[in-house]
Amino acid sequence: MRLVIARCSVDYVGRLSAHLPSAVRLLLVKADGSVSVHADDRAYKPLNWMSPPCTLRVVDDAAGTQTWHVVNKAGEELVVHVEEVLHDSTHDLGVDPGLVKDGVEAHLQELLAGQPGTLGTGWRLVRREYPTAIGPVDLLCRDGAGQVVAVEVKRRGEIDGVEQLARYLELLNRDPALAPVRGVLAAQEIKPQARVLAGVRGIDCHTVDYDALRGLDDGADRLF
Amino acid sequence: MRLVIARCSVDYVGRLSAHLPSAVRLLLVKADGSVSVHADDRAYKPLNWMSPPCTLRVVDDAAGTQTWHVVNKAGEELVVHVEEVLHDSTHDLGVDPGLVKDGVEAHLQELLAGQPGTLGTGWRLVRREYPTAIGPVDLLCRDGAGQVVAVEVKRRGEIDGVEQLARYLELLNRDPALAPVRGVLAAQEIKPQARVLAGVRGIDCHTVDYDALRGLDDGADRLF
DNA sequence: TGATATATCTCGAGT
DNA sequence: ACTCGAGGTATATCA
Repeated sequence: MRLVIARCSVDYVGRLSAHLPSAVRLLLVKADGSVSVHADDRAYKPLNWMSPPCTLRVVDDAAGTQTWHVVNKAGEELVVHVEEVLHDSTHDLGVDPGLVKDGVEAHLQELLAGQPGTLGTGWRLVRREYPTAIGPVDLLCRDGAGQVVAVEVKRRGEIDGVEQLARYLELLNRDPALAPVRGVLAAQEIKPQARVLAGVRGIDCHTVDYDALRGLDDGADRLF
Repeated sequence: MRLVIARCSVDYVGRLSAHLPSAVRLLLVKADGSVSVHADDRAYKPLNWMSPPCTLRVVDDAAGTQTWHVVNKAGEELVVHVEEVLHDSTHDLGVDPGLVKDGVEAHLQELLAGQPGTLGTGWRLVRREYPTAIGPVDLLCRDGAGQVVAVEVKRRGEIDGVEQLARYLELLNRDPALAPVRGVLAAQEIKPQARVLAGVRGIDCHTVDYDALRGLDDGADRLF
């Protein structure tokens, strides 16, 4: 990993065109070949960048300045005009062991599939990822009365999730073997707007306590 | 901007939980308060981070190591156990003049507004950003036969764009001065799923060549 | 390889 | 403060 602090101007031509006037910035060159140009704000997102795989070619200009040409296979190009170098250091980091995550939608779906009873008394799981023409329904269940229920699982329930579930229900209710099918949006947090739209569409909302669900699970530590 | 190369382990607890075992990484502390933990790969995305606004508190441990606690208002926390510092430098970058972009959706809409004939023979523009109760329609046109057409402009046509346009059409068709109104999704690229749903909703799809459109334009350089 | 859904999405504009 | 839409979204998964 190479860290360069330099006064530079930048041009990108590829999926769009972009230009950065001259200023002092961080140029971050990683071992995977990527180059990113950071200002002192915008959180972790660079002003401009080139993703790997790509190649960096450095051209020394007459005035003692440099121009970096970073290109990828698709013909996209990032050009950095380096006017003044204020810092330049290289560091050997080695291969990173990588990140372990817990609490994403896949885990929530997994836990609900194992504990359909938390959605309602007597609920049973018919299938996870039940296929339809426009995509898979997260969970297909039967409630205590034996009626089919399509469950859309989200970490955060928003308007898109309601629309998505409504489209599934439209299709599923055309199948006489399943109809009538009702819908449930299950999420850790459900936005007010999503609740309103769900009400209009006849969809029930169910908030889920991830930690409690995990506690009901077999108790094995899943992460550490 | 502060650049630290250090052997460290990291834990994040917030919207999800995540853990990074000990390894040498870049710790990037920006003037906006953000902290990001970078490995030597994964392009510009850090392994772990805390977005601003947040506060960094450094605690010196007994063994001569440090623990960084980064917290935000929502109670999310990033904890970095710094075991060994290999590099530590701070740089004053100043405020960045910012990025100039060209080729985004707004430009596509602008170009189509100037060349409605590319959507169909004899098409005329009625209005850009035609207002409705649920938001503005990108372009309202009349086709060669004088029928009103609502055009939704996207760089990439996906299922959301179709739904959005369908909602507009439902409203516009209630206005006897306009009805019957048909819909066109105009995009540089239209996903298969979006085409299917558009068919169901009676909406036409039209792919647009941005570069060709720009060539038809008056030829003035728009950016530099 | 292409299509689809997720993301600690991020970021900016508008209300 | 919140919502909504766009993004060079990027990234993982699945066909």
